[in-house]
Amino acid sequence: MKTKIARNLPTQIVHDIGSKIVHGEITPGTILTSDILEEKFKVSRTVVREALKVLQDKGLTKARTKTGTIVLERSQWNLLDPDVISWLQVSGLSPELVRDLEEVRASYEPWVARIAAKRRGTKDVADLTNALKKMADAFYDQGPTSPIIGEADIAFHEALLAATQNELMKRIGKLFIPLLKIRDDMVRHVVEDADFIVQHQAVLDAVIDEDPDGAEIAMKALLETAAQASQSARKHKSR
Amino acid sequence: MKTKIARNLPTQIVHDIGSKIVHGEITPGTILTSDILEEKFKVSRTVVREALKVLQDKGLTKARTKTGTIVLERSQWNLLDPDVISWLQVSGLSPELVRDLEEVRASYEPWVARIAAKRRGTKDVADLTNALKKMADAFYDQGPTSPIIGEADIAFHEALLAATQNELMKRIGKLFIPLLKIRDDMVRHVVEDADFIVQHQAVLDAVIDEDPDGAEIAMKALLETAAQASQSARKHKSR
DNA sequence: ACACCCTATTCTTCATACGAAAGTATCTTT
DNA sequence: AAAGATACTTTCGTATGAAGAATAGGGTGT
Repeated sequence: MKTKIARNLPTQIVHDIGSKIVHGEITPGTILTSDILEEKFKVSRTVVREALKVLQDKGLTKARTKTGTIVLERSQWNLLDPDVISWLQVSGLSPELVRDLEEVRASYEPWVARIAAKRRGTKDVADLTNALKKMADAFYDQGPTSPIIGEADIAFHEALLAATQNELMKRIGKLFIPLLKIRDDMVRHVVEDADFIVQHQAVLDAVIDEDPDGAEIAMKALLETAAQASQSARKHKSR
Repeated sequence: MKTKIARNLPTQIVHDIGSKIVHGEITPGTILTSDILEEKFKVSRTVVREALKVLQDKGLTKARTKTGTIVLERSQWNLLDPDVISWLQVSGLSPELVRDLEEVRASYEPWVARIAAKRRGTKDVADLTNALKKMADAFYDQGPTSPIIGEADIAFHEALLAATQNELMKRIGKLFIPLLKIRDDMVRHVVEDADFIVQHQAVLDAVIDEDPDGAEIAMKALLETAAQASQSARKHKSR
């Protein structure tokens, strides 16, 4: 697979600078002048300007005359922006943001499961089943530390979102993916039994049965287990 | 109040074109060439390009050589973008989007109330109280059709969001504002008693008491009443 | 010490030019 | 005449030089 030749310099630069800001490589307060960026990326003002314009729209930077464009505080960032979200990694997730995400997710995900159960099509069931199978196979073949489990977990949740047939719900649901990644990272070394798999199965069963109440309850249980695991992982780590 | 002299042509143009697209004045499939826009807005190519770049980032348009930049389908729009959301008005809300919004909101808002009750500060209580007072005054002085009620309703919900101290929750919550506007518009002619006020008061009381369960329940009740009212308003209208 | 003005710097906008990509029309071949 | 190759044309993409606007920071005068 070719890396898709970038026919769009500004987009490239947006990603380069944007991800560095979100990852913390470029800290808030840093000044980025057009001249320096032109030099650094070997492109024209036009390109740099367009890139900066987009970054401003995402709330990452702000241009001011005589000073340059300054990298803004995290609180100014547009957390709902798909790019910003995709750039968020373990390193980019502050404790506050993790708390915020978990807080929203605790109520959101069960509701997703409910709607999914109410409206899922046959393709959705197939996608969910595949994701879970992948997860289970990895777990039993390679053990609980397999990175495949995390991938499959994300695939499962995305399939669940798709099953809701609700465009808005899908987009909001995608906001939690970085959280899934970090959680997976922390939890992996704590989970020792197959609860994880069993509870996903329970959600899937309820969705297959078109049982909204069941799906909601199963998802709540799943989240609770995950929360406990990540909590104990945190203790483990901070000790 | 000065209208804040627009020192940013691209931003102006983004708003002009963007809102027209979202409102349906410019329909998907329409071709916008740079030349025509330069002509129309009397600005240089640079400015037009920067504006188009931002619009593309919001998923509203897509540039293609030899054709021009084409306005995309509604399904491509980034519904989480603050600008796109703010441009959504009654006219811009398709039935599907209303359904999607209502579906998410039904689970979201009670949770917001819960977190708000758990974490509200004194300023939040003051803001909420003010909003409710404004709402009640308008209701009793000017009757249930006063437009002030809608404004105060939005202020109330924003204050509730602020009380959660959760940046992400605030941003997601703002997505529902267009929904509040349209609902207010429909409901206003149906509500005849003070349920609306009383139920808001119930939410406020629970928040003041720092009673998460109570706040969640009160909000659920409020949403239910509103849903019924808007349903009967819809019947009323379609008849 | 304070207020005021000046200047240098950086963003903002304009005008122009050339290159790249992709439809469209024309031409060649069979 | 039909199919395919070629040349043309249009529009986006990028580069560059120049002028305008805003302002931080220094210089000047009282």
